Amino acid sequence: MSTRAEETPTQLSAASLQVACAKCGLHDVCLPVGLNDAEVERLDALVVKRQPVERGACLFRAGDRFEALYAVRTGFFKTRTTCEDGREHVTGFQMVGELLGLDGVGTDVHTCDAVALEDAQVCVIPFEKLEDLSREFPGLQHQVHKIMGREIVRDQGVMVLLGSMRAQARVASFLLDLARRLEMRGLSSSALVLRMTRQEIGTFLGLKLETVSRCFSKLQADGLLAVRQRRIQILDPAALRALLSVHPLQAADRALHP
Amino acid sequence: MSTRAEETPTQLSAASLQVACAKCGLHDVCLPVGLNDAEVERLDALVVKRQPVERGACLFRAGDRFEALYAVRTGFFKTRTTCEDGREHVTGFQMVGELLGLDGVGTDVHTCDAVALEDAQVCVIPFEKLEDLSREFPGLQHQVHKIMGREIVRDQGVMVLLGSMRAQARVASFLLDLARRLEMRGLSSSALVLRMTRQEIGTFLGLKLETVSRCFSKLQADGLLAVRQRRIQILDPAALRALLSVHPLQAADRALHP
DNA sequence: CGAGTTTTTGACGGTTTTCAAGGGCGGTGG
DNA sequence: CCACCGCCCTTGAAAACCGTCAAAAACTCG
Repeated sequence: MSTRAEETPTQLSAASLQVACAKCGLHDVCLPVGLNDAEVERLDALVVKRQPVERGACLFRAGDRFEALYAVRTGFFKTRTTCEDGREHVTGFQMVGELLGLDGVGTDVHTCDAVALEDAQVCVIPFEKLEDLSREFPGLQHQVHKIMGREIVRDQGVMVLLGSMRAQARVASFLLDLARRLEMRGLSSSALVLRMTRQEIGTFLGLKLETVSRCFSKLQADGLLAVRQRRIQILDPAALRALLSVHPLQAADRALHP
Repeated sequence: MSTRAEETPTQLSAASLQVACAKCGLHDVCLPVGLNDAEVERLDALVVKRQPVERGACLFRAGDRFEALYAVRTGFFKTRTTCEDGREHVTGFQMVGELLGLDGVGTDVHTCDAVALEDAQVCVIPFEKLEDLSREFPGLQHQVHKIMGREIVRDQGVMVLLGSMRAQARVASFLLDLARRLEMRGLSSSALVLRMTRQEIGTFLGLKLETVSRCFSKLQADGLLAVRQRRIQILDPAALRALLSVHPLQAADRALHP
């Protein structure tokens, strides 16, 4: 496992796969959102290559030179940073239509690994060419900025989660986020099939895998979820949402008289 | 407190303050890094306004329309998000030469408050004009991308801190980060004067203020710091750094035989 | 079908939070 | 100038939460 994607000659014809943002089903959730036809056409000229990534393989690794962004076309990824000492921390999960690689923009070097959690396919977007094109098209330029800006906001949301929520609220938040993203893609927002292990969820949420498992069990016992291994059904989304604002951590009162 | 900056008519002549990135002492740590003379000159034409912000006032607030980035010229800020229920979570501290406002790029609306922790002054950089100019100058465009990219990497570093470090390691990391940033500005990296309260450090690090205080006391008792209220002296930076890789959390072994 | 991984569950211990009280510092007003 | 007051910081003790260790069950893949 963890063989580099480029090293797996599974589909030598990868580069010849036809790409066309204009006709792609992800048109509404991917990079071209909000672009006009002329702009999408130019973007198509730029995104000439699709690349398959086997389950368990890395699309890129920390330390790799940054050259392109990748749009997930099929499959599911995690990004992780490996600390000097071998610990792994998952910084995010990316599904169909989401972008990978923004971590490399700042320093021209990737700072995390992108690992496929199932067989996947990505569209390769050479970043220099994207910069060139976005100087021509204000709409594309704005879209690039928006995508980076949304990533910043997303990261700050995770910071709040990690910094101020209890285990159960973190798990609830994680599931609701996943459900929301699936719904945006027209998929079921109540019947989830997790693509990642408890361990991976745990290092993403700043919890141990046992704690994640216990939270699932507790939420099931309370009737909010039906859990069968990686198949999770959200039975009571409203109650899950209510858990988010329960914060044994950080009391906000005491503004009234001492 | 918390009066909006624009509402404080302390210095009506604010807009008339001369701005010149070319001659600014922050030239080496601020937005113009790496730009050539012509580019800096054009940037000067864009950054026409400085704005004072009183201690305790908000430069912008969550919900405000996003229109500009702000470069801290003097003073010290925190950015915070206030959850629906009134809890506050600090997402970062910004010092001289650092940018504020990137949180608004994604949605055209600010998602956090920027509060001055001491009397401050910022350079206002209208974002639309910055976009216009960066279409002309690839160097500036690249710089804008790099700044956003670095923010993403920084946020992911905070995620790792919050998700996998113990209280003491978080505090050590916080101090070392502060020291590093001061050093980059030619200031002492060993004698720090904190501009924020223990409470604010706590909500940034995902800890209670008492825990932060206890960590300071412990680090002082161990001879790594000298703590006198907000005056903190780093006595043993190497030992502080060593604390970062101590992780009672997340055992990395077990790769060897079961 | 069997080996290995993943998940669940239990008991225990450690870290951090919670609750509470006291002290220091700076600002305001007498 | 000094006293008072509010805010910030420190410290202690008890409790809650989560991590650690361990074992067994369930699932997956070869």
